[in-house]
Amino acid sequence: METRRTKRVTVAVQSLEMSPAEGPGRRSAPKRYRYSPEKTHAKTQKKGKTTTRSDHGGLSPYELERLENIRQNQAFLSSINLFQATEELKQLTQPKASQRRLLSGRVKAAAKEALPARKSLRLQNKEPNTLILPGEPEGLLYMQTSLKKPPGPLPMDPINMDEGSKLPSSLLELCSEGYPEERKVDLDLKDYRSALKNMRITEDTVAKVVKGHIYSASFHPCTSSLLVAAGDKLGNVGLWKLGGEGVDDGVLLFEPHTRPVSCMAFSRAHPTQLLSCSYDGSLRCMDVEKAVFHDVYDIEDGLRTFDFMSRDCSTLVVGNWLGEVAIVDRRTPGNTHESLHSLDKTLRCVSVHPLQKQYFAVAERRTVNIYDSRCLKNSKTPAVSQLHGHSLSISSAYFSPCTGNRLLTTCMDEMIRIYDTSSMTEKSPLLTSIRHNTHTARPTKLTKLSAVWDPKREDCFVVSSSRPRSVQVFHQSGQLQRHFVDGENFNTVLSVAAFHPSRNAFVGGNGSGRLQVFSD
DNA sequence: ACGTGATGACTCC
DNA sequence: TGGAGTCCCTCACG
Repeated sequence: METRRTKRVTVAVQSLEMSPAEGPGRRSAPKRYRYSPEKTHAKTQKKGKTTTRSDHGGLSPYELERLENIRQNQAFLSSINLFQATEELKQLTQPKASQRRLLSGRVKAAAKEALPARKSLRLQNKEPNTLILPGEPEGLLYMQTSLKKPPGPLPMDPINMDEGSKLPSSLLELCSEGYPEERKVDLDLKDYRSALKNMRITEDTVAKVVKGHIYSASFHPCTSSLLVAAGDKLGNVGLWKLGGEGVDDGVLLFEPHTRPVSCMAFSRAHPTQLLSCSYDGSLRCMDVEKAVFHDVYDIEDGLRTFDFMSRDCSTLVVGNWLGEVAIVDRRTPGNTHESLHSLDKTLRCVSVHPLQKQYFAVAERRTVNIYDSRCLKNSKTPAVSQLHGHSLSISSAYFSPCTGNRLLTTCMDEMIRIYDTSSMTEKSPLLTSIRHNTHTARPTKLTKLSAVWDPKREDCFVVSSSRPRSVQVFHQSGQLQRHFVDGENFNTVLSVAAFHPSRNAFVGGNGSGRLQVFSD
């Protein structure tokens, strides 16, 4: 918790150094450099680099002005006691330099283990605490208090409609349509290919659904219309009924989180519910029936991924930034039970076995570990099975949707792999490797690309690529089934992709809040 | 002015 | 060191 506080403060200090009027300045592109007296300070203060020339020993008018600017900046910063405040904070929160080196390896692990089990303040029925810097400007205070939505249920008020607007009644009707009782037998692969071939993207199947970059997207199981949800970088969740009318062509925009919505999924048992987790540390459940976002789980650190652990979707496994998984039981409303288990901090993705729900796979660093949730320990839980062969970090790992006999991974070593997890032996064998450019443009701006199964089948998956811009559907053998290429209505990188659970449709989300649906 | 969309930059080990 | 891992932050273009 201490480190987190430090981090927040550091961020605040950084932004203050750059503001108020100058802006951060350009970091490169000297050929476009123009001398502009108002905009010089930050530019020349960039760490370790300077544009100053000292060939002649004396100072040029430009350099003199720069020094004057630095002096003025420092005077401003001193006037608000910032230096003093940061020094005090450093002493409070950081170990001395001589101690810092010790906090590594075993010592660090021991220090971590010695910490009491973390539990959110909400679950402890305590008020959230906020750290306030002495003499802190209001803007910074706002930054800190706005980091999280208040605990408890949030009303489902669309922020793109007039205040007090009710949800359209058609939404509840549509959301009540659940998954089909019986799953159809898999189509013959040839028929599947021709179904894919009929899938098109048109002007009507593209819409801006959220404002920020899309981090997660999911199809609602209904079939009478297509309904898609998307979560963005700003913590907003958008619902889009294709062909919808009214404000924004059937888009409803909500604000259940304040930071990127890292993962979302409709409940299979209660299709009126959409669960979403966020880097802001909260996991909420949108309930269309009650028109609220329930507060399911909430910790200080960011939540990265989750999956349902029970058929009724009441138990979840949730992975956070610290590499912990929490088993969250929401059967008793308002009294969520959680248990935390430390795994590797590089934890990226969790996936529950579709049939044997006690098993879940975790992408950790360069290995996928499959654990038994009944045998979890606080740390160093032994894996039931391991998947080896990745040479860089793994960005996603998913059990095949029907039997769980296969596991699909996407790795930064530019390979997609399929493992055989049918026997769940100590080491699950690798079946197929497919070379694929899994790198996106700057991952700060776009999320990493991941291969995801088509939930209608046991053996096919979709993955998008940024260069060339395309979306591909593969069979687990590595055989390409469909290649959607850059063309009319589709010319962006779809960093997030998801198939419809029963219809021939899939959706891609791009870096500017736009959803693109391919359907027949 | 504003929406759009993308192959850095930084730190850590 | 330099490659791997990580995302707090942007900005040129039409």
